[in-house]
Amino acid sequence: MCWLTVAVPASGIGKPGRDQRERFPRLGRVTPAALAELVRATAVDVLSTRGLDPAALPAAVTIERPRNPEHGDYATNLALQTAKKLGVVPRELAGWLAEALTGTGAVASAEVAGPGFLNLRLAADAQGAIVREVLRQGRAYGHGDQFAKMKINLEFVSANPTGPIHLGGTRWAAVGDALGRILAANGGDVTREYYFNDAGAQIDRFVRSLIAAAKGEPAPEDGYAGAYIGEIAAEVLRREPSALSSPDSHEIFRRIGVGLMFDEIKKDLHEFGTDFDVYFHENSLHESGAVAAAVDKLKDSGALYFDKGAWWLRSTEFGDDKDRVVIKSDGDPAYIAGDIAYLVDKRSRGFDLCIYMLGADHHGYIGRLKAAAAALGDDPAAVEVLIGQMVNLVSDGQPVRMSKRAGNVITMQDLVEAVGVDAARYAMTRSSVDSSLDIDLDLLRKRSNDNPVFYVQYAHSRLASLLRNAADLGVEPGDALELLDHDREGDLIRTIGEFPRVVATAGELREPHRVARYLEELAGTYHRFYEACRVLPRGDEETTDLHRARLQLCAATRQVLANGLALLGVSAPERM
RNA sequence: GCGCUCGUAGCUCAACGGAUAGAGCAUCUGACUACGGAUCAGAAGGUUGCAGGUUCGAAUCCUGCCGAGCGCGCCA
Repeated sequence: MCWLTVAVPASGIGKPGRDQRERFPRLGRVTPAALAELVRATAVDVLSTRGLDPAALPAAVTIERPRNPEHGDYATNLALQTAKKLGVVPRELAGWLAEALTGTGAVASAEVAGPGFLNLRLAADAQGAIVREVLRQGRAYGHGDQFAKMKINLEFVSANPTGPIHLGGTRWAAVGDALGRILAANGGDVTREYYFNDAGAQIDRFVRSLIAAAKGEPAPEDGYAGAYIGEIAAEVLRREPSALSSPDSHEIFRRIGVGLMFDEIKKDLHEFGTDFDVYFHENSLHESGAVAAAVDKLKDSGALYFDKGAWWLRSTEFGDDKDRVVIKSDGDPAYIAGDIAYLVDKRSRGFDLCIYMLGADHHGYIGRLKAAAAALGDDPAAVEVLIGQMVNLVSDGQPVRMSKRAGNVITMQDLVEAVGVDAARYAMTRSSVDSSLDIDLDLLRKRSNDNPVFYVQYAHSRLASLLRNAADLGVEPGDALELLDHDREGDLIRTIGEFPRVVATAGELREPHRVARYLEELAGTYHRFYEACRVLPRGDEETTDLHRARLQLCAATRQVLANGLALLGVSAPERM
């Protein structure tokens, strides 16, 4: 099902009617957005003429691509949405609109259907404009400006530096990176950020685990036991042979060991195609005094109170379900203290919107972070927390329990080795983060064709091949797009026409999976077109304008597939 | 007990409140001496967990129940 919604600013409505032929000439741009504008302008005109209030119209006119081809090229439910407010019968209102729209601009026919849907059909020549638009804009096709001038901080992964990135972190690496690309494509000034929790007790556990491994002892009770611990411990000893005997033993292992772990994580992420603009170290907030400063500010404002030896944040006053300890009774800052200072830091760097992508096991943070923002006198709306559900490892249909301590964790590296970066990223980004995700490594390893990424990539490489063949034959793309009146051609044109709205919606709802699903649909639409419509002249057949027009459509399709895959950080291969 | 998320085809998952709930995989039947068969056409497969409610219209929104995952620390 395809759809799009276009909001038309009130100032842009103007006086419709008479001017429509000039504003939407027969060969004008009949992109879906333009069509929505036309419908809205026409509706305003119709209502005014009949003495009805145009204010009853929704701010956004929805134009859908009906699933059923009998329902036209496009359809709108405008009459259904508006009729009640106006006190008229939906079908009657739809009839007025149909009458006004028919023959206007590029609308070849408009008919009322069902309870009051308006089904529209466009002239083939008008739709060709979409193809030209794609080729004109090239790599920028699909980009929008809804986040223009907005500085967005996107924090994701932020896995503890006590071990390699596991499956859960891999999901955020893929989804977060794709979201970053999508927000940027919508005009956002995006900074990707990774927060290293390198302060506190867990680092101590990590370091003690390293030291135990270096001594050949078993991991501490509360430590980490993966093979990587032994490897890092060995590397520390190689760089600093006296590490174990030194009085600064713990500090040496911490400094070198944590550094090695950071490097490993960054390397894995880089190879996964996810690079961050900022790797932020929690430790720096403590060392710089930022934490102390933030706490003082909260004390001054009365947002903190002292009880039972600790300092508490009145977070319940800001919607949290309980107050939180910020400074523990032993004088050490609690974890949230770092978060508060970090938020202050982000905002001081000028970010209008701070997005946090967190796993479901951290969903309790939403209230805390928002409360922290409010307590700081900041706008909680500047803090947006996206919660993603967990990734489960499945084997033979049975869930496998992963435990970092036991060391049987499946890492990002394991997944990439099994299926490759493209398949791994795609598997992670094609489903909504609201659903938990099951990964069956054996299944992926055995039949990697299960992954629809190959379906999409195949469509792209098939197109690339076609374009190569065309070049060899000396066939040039041509502009006689009005010749593209085959059903499969129309389907393909309309599908590539939807791409900008898909990108906009994916950004608006922070849902990268919409791009992936769209690409699967586009690939399928292309394959069906290809099956039905011969593109290149065969044998010694003469090259016609139809061949050239189809080639142009193919070039546009390839562009859209490439643009979409780029938003997901998945390669668009020329050959497979 | 409270909170968040989910429950859709055999499996993995889609579906801004719209028309006959869709893909892929798996199963079955077909299609090139032609542009890449990693493709296409077709079949089969559903009480969208259950029960109410709102609406012209509900997988979607509301209420209750059932089931699953995850939270509910002066851990990080």
